[in-house]
Amino acid sequence: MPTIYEVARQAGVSIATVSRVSTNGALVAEETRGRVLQAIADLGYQPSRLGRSLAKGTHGASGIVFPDLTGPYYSEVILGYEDQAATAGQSVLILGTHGREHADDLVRELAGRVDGLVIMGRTVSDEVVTALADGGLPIVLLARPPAGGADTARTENLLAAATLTSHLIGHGHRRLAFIGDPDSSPDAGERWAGFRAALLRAGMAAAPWTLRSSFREHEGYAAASELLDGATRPTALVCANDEIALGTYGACQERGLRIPDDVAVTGWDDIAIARYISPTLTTVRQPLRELGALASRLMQERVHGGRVEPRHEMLPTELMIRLSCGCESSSAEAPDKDTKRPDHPAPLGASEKVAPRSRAQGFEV
Amino acid sequence: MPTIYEVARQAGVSIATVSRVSTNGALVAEETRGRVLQAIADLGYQPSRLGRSLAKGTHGASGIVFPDLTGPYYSEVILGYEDQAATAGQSVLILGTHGREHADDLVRELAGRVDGLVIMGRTVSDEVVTALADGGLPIVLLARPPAGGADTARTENLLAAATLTSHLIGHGHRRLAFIGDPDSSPDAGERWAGFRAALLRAGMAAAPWTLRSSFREHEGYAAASELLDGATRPTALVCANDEIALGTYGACQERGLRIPDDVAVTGWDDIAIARYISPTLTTVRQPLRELGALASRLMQERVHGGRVEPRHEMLPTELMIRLSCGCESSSAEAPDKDTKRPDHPAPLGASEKVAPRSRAQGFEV
DNA sequence: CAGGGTGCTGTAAGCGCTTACAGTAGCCGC
DNA sequence: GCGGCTACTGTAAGCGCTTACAGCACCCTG
Repeated sequence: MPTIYEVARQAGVSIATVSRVSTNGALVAEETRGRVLQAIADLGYQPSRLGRSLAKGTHGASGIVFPDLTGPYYSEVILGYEDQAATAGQSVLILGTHGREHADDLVRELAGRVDGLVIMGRTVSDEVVTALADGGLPIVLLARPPAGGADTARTENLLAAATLTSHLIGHGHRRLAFIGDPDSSPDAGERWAGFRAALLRAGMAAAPWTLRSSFREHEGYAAASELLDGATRPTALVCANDEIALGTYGACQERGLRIPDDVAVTGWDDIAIARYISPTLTTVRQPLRELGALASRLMQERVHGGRVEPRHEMLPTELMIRLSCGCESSSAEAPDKDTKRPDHPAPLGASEKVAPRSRAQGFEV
Repeated sequence: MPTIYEVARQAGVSIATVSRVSTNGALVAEETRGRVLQAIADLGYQPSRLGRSLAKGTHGASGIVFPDLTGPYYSEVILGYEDQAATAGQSVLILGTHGREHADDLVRELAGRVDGLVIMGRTVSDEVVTALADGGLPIVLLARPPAGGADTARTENLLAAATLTSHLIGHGHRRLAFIGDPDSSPDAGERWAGFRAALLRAGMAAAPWTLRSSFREHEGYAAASELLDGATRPTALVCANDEIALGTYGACQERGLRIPDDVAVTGWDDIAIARYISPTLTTVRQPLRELGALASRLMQERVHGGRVEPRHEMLPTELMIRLSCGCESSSAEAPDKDTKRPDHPAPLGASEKVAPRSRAQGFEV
């Protein structure tokens, strides 16, 4: 790799002039510029990021931290983020914590390589987040409550959950169960809160039929099994995400229970499988790529726009009404025509946008 | 962010000593070391990667280039890569080319930030690959034929495709069609070659019933539609990947054709949906995480091991025999118990490992 | 007691760039 | 003919670190 010195020698100028040319910056005589450009081309010179970054004190890169890349959730968000960042000329570093114990150290190390950090969920301790933010590093938190003056970006949960639950009540269900762990994440907590709010509004109690479950399929299966074998079987299962819902499908199948006739099921996330499984799964779609892109824009605002005061953004979600809730939509699921985003096809069947921050329906939480 | 100078002042030593302590390197008196450590802790000093990298001439990071993160394929490989790299203390930069025209420039830019590059598929021109490799940058190619002295890592296609095709012939099929574009990628080309080899071996011709299709569902749908409406309908569709197979499901459903009774279908990749769709999809699983991890190991060998001569690795694939090929396995798909890798459950139903480089079955290509 | 280790620490030269500042030349107006 | 522009280019000081080399005690050996 040739350095700026070789180019300077080759073109018969000083390194300052080469720098000026290669950064398209200050004024350089047309003739000199030509000579330098020629030398750069001849030598195949490419400025070293390291030298440049060191001199300018900026990395031109940001990092994104996620617990695991499993499932469409994280990869979609990362894709949206990467795309937006690349468009803005920024590089992206990724770090999966994978439940490692020294995740905080890895994040701190990563922090030294970037101009800003996006952190998804509860992968990093509040302590580290606050410390980094205090150190002046721009931070965007995804699906996580505000901390240390960082920006946050999330999707609407509460109202969507309430609307979904009301929808089930509208189908005549009176014994509804929630499967998920409200404490595991803010998202799950808000879905649970929305679920409860809808029940309370309809004069019902939720607790007796609610069971904890992680976001994993097999835990959803276990929870559903317990519920379905109980004395008073719930007739509708509101699951904290699609994978849990998938688990309940298995549990229902084992017991010869038909969905949605014997028990209605709903999920959350609208993973690809939701459209293919039988019956198709009523769920809530989150705009994951948009969430990633939003995070990138928030980051840019801080890194290049100089914004300091934190922003907290919320993106709307969308109810995807399919068959598992009891709706009778015989519309066959057509193959996906959207070549650019196979995981985000146009809504099939009925769908309902749920805007954030709207309390129009009067749910109290 | 405090620098090494502040720490040195605080501890009353020179920056060289601080450096020695913070790199755990050379000999430093126990007492001095303690004082420096204390100063580091007091100031919350974290060595600048930039300075360190500039001085050492190494980045401590590698990059991975992919066309798009859509679908489980790329995200799984990236996850495997990231995990392995993080374990080795390396950072990972990602770059999606998204069909951008100036992808080559982005890659060149990325190349300036890393010690090595992993490139998936045909995202980057051979020209750039060769140029970078010639420049001394370690490169690992994934699912792509060798170029410019770079390492390659891929999964077994040919034999698996031949075995799969033979399996269908064993079910009595005589009119088999291949849906996919052999020219779009080496993977697809090899699957096509294996398909043809199996047919030739059984004394059949393939061409009449073969139709081109990208890896997208809607193109698979279109191709299948055309085939199924043709004069001589094929009875078995060998699809280049699962998404194409999903498209054929839609086409069959529209025409009232039952799978596998009227037409058998197979896919490739074993995406999550394959186990949930009805009938469950017979397909071929690629060890995607392992592929990513392998790429990382190859990279390490070059970056730290100093290896120079290229290596070309191939990972075995696994036939996942389910119902869509005509097998009668009534084993219900149990929910996934593997909490760590939901997308890589233990094989369900029959499965057959296909080892690379084995020509034991005598397929000639 | 001189000479030569040994053990530790400091000095300073980079690594490749950006950029403030200082020149230098040519040109204008008076 | 000279001061003062303007337009350009060079000098050099960093950015934060690593590391070869030098220096300095101190101790040991002969």
